[in-house]
Amino acid sequence: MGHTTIKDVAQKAEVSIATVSRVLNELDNVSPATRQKVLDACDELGYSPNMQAKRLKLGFTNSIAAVMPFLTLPSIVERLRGVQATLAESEYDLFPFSVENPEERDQYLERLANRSLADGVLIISMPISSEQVARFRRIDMPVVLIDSFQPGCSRVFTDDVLGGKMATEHLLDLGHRRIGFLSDHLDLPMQFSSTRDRFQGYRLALEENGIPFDPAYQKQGPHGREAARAMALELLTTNGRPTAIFAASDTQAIGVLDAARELDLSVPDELSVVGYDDIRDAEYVHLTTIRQPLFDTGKIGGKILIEQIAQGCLDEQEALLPLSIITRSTTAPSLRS
Amino acid sequence: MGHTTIKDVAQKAEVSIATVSRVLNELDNVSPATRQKVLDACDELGYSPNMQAKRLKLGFTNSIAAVMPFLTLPSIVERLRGVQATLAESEYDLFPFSVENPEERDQYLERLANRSLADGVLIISMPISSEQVARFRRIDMPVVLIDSFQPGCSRVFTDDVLGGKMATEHLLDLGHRRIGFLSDHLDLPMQFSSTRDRFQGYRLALEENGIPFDPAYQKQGPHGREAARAMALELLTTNGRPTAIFAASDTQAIGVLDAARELDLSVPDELSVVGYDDIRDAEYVHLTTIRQPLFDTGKIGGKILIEQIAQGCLDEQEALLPLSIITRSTTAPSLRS
DNA sequence: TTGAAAGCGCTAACAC
DNA sequence: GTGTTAGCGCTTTCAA
Repeated sequence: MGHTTIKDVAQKAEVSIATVSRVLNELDNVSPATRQKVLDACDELGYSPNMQAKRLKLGFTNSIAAVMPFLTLPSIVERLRGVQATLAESEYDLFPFSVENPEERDQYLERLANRSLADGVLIISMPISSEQVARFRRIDMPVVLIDSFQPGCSRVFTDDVLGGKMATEHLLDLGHRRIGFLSDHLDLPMQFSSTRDRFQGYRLALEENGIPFDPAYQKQGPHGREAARAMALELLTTNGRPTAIFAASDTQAIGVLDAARELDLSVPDELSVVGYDDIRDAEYVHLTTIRQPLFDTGKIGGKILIEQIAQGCLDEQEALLPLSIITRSTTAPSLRS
Repeated sequence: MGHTTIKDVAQKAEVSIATVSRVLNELDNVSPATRQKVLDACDELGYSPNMQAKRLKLGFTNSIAAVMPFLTLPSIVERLRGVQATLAESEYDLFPFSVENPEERDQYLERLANRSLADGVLIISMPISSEQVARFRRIDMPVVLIDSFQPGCSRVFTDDVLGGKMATEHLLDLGHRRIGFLSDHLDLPMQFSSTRDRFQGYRLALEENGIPFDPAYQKQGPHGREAARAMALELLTTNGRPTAIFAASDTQAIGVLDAARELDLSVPDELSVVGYDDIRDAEYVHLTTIRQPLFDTGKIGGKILIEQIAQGCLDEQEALLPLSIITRSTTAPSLRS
């Protein structure tokens, strides 16, 4: 029997398929009576148009793809929400592709370089090679990078080095001198370069204040609250333990708070903690943190992409979004005499 | 300039489009020499086939859609991984749709009831109405439910009432009599009926052991670790506080552990805690919990769906998956004298 | 205001 | 082993 087609509707409504198409696409050169007949027929038959045919004819898909790592990370989810906020106001559908390893990423990116699958693609918090970019350019497919970088691509980003500096300087200003840095792995294949950048900001701030970097105060490990807790436990049970810890993400900072509680270290009196991102839970636990406009990166990234699709012009756009420090109650002046 | 088409490739390779199609679809009635010519031409032109056209012609999409709530929940992610594991071995693409409210859900379900968008659909941990099922049936589109129920649909599920009973009985066996129950809201529109079922299992176990249900020992609230922590704090600071708490999810159980630590209540000596799901973090924090085969539900659900698509037959299948209790170190005998 | 018909890029008979 | 061609369901000129 196959699916109901525009032909069936036309037959039932006793009009031509062209007329049905007009009604469905809300063109106004159709008489009210005819329109009603068509609408009724659609209803009765439970008709819904074949999108493949429509897209084949039209030459575009009205959809955009978003490739990102680990859809479970709160920061990624928040960016995606921003994208959706933009797309909700447009006619575009969003197809998210969550990848868990570099092979998967490369595979998706290769397949997505196909005009019949999406009108444009968003890359979120993921490195992408120049060859991969080239493949998209070759078929005139717009790509915008969110929290990532590759020459020749539009992008929306924040200055992670600056963010790392801001966090560290906040602690320095409070008189802290033994400041720990805790993060996920600094050199993994799917690595967000942002973690490295934040670390660099941390080191820059120390340097500018004449404090030598002490590797004993730095820990890296798997991402996640529990892993961070374990690392913080180590960091805090050594001699000359840090009086403050800057964690490269809020999730990890919350793990640090767990560890402090476990060690009966009062925060912020005996330990100051600053996070990064300002995810929802940060407010909940009163975490001092660097706020980056996660939602807005998605929103603006989506907007730029849609513009580029509409205009068919691929000139590079860059949007640098501002950072701010949110001072809550996990940081206080150092108590050293 | 438009996209490169099969025609361009044919021209370049000096063969007919049929031959190109044969090469691309790996049919073997093509001479090696011709095949190579075609492959070269594809390469040079950077050709990739128009999927819309292919699908229009073929009449199916080779893709399946999965609709689920909040892609951030660890349990949902784990189920989805199972689905992906099945699909990875097939030719099907997976398109996840994460919905955040009932309106979004209804909207997606309505749009997805269209054979040109997917060959089948998976509904994960989400209630679906009989009208919605009817719409899919009407167009012969297979639907399989994972952790959900609606007459006339295939599904893979576990017995949540039993799970709730198992958890509670474990605590009863340890001698606990004041047992708290903590969960997300029991009657929300997007409600997983599973939470209600677990609650029912809890009540059944109490009843069968002659213990009256005391509403003071039950708390419900928003989902999430922090919210659970807050609820547990309330539960544990009243007179005659429970000696054990059964949390309807591991995430919430971990929130209970947070609260216990905060109150300096030793677990399991002064408080026993049991969770539900056995997500990864459960092992990390040594949580006693009801393990449900999250990954397998996805895997099997995907398999059933693919079968139904292949056979074109929609006879209802049901797969009831087993539960087990994983005893770790958050539960111990009650200390009451 | 409506209908006839061309054609989007592809696959699969069917011919040779 | 290879080419010709009909047609998937739709939109959109062009004519009426």
